[in-house]
Amino acid sequence: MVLYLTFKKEALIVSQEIITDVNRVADLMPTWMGKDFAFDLETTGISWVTDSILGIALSIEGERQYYVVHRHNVEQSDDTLVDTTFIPKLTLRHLFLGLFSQSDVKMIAHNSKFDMHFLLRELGIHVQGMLFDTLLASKIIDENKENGLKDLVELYASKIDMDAYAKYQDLPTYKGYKKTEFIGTPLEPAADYAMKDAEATYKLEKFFAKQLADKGLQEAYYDLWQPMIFVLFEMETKGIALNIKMVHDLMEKYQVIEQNAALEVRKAGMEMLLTTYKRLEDIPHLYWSMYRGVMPPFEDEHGPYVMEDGFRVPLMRPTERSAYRVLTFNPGSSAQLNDLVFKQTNIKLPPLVRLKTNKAGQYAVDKDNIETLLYYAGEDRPRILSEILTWKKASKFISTYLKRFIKDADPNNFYSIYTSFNQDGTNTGRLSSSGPNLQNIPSRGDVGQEARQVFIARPQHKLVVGDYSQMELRVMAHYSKDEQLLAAFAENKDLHILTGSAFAQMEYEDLLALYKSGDPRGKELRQLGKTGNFALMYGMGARKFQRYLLVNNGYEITVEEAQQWIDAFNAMYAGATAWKERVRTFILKNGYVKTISGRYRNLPDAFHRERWIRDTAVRQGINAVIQGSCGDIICSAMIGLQPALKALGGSILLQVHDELVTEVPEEQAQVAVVLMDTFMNSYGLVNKLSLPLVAEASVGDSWHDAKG
DNA sequence: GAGTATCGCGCT
DNA sequence: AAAGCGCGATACTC
Repeated sequence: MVLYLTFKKEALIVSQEIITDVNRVADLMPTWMGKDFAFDLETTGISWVTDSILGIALSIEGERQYYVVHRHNVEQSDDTLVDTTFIPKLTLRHLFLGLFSQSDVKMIAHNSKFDMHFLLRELGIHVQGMLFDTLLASKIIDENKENGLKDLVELYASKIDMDAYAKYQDLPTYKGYKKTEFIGTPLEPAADYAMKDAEATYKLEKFFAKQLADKGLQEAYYDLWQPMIFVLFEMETKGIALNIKMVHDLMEKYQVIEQNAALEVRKAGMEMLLTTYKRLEDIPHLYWSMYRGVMPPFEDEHGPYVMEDGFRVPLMRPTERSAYRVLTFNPGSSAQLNDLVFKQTNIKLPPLVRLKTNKAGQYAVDKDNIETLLYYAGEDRPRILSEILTWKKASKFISTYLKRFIKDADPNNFYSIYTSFNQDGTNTGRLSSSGPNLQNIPSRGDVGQEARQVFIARPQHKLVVGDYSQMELRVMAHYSKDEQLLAAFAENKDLHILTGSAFAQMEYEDLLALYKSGDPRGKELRQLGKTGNFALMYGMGARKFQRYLLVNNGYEITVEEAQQWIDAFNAMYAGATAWKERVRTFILKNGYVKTISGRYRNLPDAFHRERWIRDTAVRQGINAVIQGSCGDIICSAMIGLQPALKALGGSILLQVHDELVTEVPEEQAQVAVVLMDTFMNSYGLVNKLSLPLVAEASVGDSWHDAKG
């Protein structure tokens, strides 16, 4: 089946061809070589780990488009569909290996890393050479714009000489297929869509390349973001190994904890309902769920019921004919928990302490509020509050982490899990991680220790973990030239003690001595300083700071006192305070800031008529300079580090904003430590700073060990 | 049943 | 009225 479509669009000839025949590809291939092209893979879904290729769309110089079909549904005469393979994978590999190995042509794609995964995993083709990614370019040109391909075509239609075309969701689908399944769309519209994507991608590159030059973003794009694609691609492909036995053990342990806590909470919840409401009919609909037990249920003089964990749980029927419903208290429901926590317990809080409220105006039933209640409950603190906290912690650990690990671990690669590191996930230029997110693995407390012990080096390997210390404060010192900060870093002072001394109106040396003497007050003040550094760097307000100290440090002060502490902080770091003022003025005048790589953070809200929206924009801008520059710096280090580690037989596995987790053959561990030191502390963008950064690397068999 | 909004919580 | 994320569960809508 060969289909030619050629039509005129203004003066431009657009040609499309669906190719299902091996020989046709072989004939055309020589005409494709040596020319810039855009490519776009169509796949069964959006997971590069589990989904597979359906076809390859190409745009040769934006003029001729092809859709090379690997697999698609074919309609039979009896209207049934047959999933048909046209050009087999092995053939595709032979046909396309040369094309993707060219070093002298531009290969353009939208979110190229995604396509590269399929090309490698399914066709064994390692994309090398001059890659241009229109998603990244769009993001770097304007981080506030939508950067989906269709959004961009709509946005820039006139610039790239293309009309908007049907969105994916608007394509026709065969019966029984979801809108998200490419194979569920008839071949012609599907291929047309794919080829337009490729064509648009090709044309966008021309426009974006010029934009990058015009806006002075070439360095940021070509030297930082584009090379990062290859670094991240290798990290993602490698994955990180799990101690799967330990995951299962933890699962068992925490399931017991969760179940025990759930039972207590459910009991307390039921009791609350039955005492609050005299009649079952008055208990809100929220608490009645479908009864799925044996029929008919028990019945006594109070009505139908069921026994659960040795307790009588009532059933009811809204009408005589409707199904039984069973009274349920679900600790995972914030609405239900709210009733239990705030109607049942009667804890008096000091007037200066305010609980957090949610959007609906209700008191939130989150960890912070419950801890605050517990703190003020005095002697007879309701045991149920701590049970709720126990349940929350255990269920979070199980559902978000343990379950996911068991589901995703790859038995063919030492039970590794694969994540995606996204370069377009943030507006500041940090990376984000998804599917699963490996940047929010617990790190504190028992759960943190257990969670990170699960991440291990493969056999005969070691994990080498490098960590910048005080990265954001150091970058702040660079930008602000704050004397206190610069001196403190130069003299290797303890920043938390320094800030703590400002709060306590003490001399640095005195607090240091107190801390070193082991006096609990020294420790407490250092902890306070630590909280302060974290909270105040970007200008947390007095209210929030007060709450924050209460929750984090159990420190009870008035809003006025909180304000005094903030003033003390701002006075101590006067240079930083002045710098923030200068940035504020700049943002309100210009509506943007730049990071150390020259990347922009645009803040249109700086011109908003409402004061607090402008203030938010200013805080975001100050944050973006610091956070974004940190992001740039660690990426720059990774670009140097990655090939160096590779030469040792190692690789970078994870990046967690100021931390790199790497893996090397065990005999190379000490060499890797030196490499990490070299690249994190003195390679690339870090050299632009007026003070050194300090990153230290250490070796271990697990993520936890290597940091301990 | 699928999709969406909200809440809540893990990380730096 | 710190910033920046991703994700899971529930409640609700279509």
